[in-house]
Amino acid sequence: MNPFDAPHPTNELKATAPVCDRCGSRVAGLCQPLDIAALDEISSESQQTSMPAHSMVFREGDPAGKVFTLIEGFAKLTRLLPDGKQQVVGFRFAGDVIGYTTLPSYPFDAELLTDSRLCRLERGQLDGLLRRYPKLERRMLDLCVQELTATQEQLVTVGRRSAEARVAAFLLSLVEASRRRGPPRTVLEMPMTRADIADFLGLTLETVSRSLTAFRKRGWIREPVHHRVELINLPALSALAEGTSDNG
Amino acid sequence: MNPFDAPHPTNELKATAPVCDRCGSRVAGLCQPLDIAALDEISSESQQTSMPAHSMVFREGDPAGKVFTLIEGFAKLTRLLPDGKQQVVGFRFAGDVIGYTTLPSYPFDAELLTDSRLCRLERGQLDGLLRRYPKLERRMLDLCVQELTATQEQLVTVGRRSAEARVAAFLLSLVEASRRRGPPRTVLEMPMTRADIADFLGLTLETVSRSLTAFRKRGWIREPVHHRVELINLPALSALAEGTSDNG
DNA sequence: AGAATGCCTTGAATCCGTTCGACGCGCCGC
DNA sequence: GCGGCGCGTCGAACGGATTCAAGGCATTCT
Repeated sequence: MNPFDAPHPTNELKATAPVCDRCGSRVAGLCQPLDIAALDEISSESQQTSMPAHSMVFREGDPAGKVFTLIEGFAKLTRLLPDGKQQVVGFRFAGDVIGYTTLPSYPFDAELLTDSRLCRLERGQLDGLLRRYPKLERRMLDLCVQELTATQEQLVTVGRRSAEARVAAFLLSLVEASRRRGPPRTVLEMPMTRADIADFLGLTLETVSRSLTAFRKRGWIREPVHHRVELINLPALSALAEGTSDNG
Repeated sequence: MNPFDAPHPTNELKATAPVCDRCGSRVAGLCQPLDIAALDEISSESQQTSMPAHSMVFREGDPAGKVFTLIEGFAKLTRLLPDGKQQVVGFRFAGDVIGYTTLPSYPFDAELLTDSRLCRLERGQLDGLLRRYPKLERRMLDLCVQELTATQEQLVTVGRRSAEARVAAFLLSLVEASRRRGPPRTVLEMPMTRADIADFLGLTLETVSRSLTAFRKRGWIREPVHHRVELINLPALSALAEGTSDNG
């Protein structure tokens, strides 16, 4: 039914919603509280698609008719200002829901940063599922509250912290996001460009670049390869992000 | 049962949830989709209280055991940084819900800006109501999505707009909030201090003061009395907030 | 009434982040 | 191999917002 659910020739689990078996959404996302029966139903109503980097999942103002879960990959959510500047309102990682809103149209663009796999569901179908599985609606609300709290946190970062403190906070949020998805790692995927990070933090890309260079020179981080960071001195980054200038 | 529901000696409606009859929550808030029976139940489980200006409804970190609806008055929600600076993450107006979260503790302070009246409900009671009235849970989700969208909007304002554009956007958001509560007015309540506004917009109180003075000198606004603004030239304010520097 | 306090306004100097310009590097297509 | 392009880095100059400081105006307290 779909090209992704059987990478191993000997997949013995295909009787129980095989599509969902290794989806991040079961760990941290929408589908976490569902039993096998519900997963079966969801997987039969949803469609998996795969899209290349830089493609738009949807645009601000499009009728909000579909809901997505990011199975694999990275995405950014952006709002455009009339003068052309953009604000990144959030990044999304494997397992995260993208595009759920009660509004008639999406309030932001969603663009993939990497080649990705998505689980797509019609809004009407999701609403039906929400009605049939109260746990799902509750989960939806939980995720919304989580996201709201994260956005308020971001508001604090953008509103009150210095440039370097913002970049440090961003790196720490990457750690947090990675922890949500699996065991803690010191080397993290960071597929966003300096410009993306700048648009997230309310800075220019030059300032982001300078901050990261400064961290590198202080030995706090390393960038072994493009789009990957190693956080060496987490306490220092935390202290900087918190505004606690006295080093510990 | 409570001192507020019968200001007129001749109240003939007291048989049908009299407490809720004139509450803003029925117009724009949580209780909007409820019928008389549900309102009766809610009003019997909730308690009305009245609190003076500058009192704290709850503090960041307090166990999130209660949910409030602001019946009358104004409140600000703030997060504190380790270095003492504060970020106002939002203002709340009559009819708005305050303090609903699925987290174990409140993620921000809630402080009243004016003498206010509040409707208080135990979190457990609300959860019970949510189970009995699916419409209510749906409404909760709607409100959360609305708030998330507003917070993202605020992120754009703080992240990408100039000081004067932020202040203009703030004034326009006051108009929006007042429109939610009733017929459009040109003279608006603005009970927050310059410092509050600054902490909301990621500016200093001096910059806010200078911006408002500039607007006044251009004839765009008037401040007939303390804590009240009249918006005279809405198009100019909108243009400035949008970053459209070419005046129309 | 007079003093004290909180909030707002205004000015001058400073500073942090931006702007503008240039260059290096890796990747891709030709 | 070469040129073009996207992305990242770096330096110098600029500018908008902050910081620091002073003073005004209400309201409250004594």
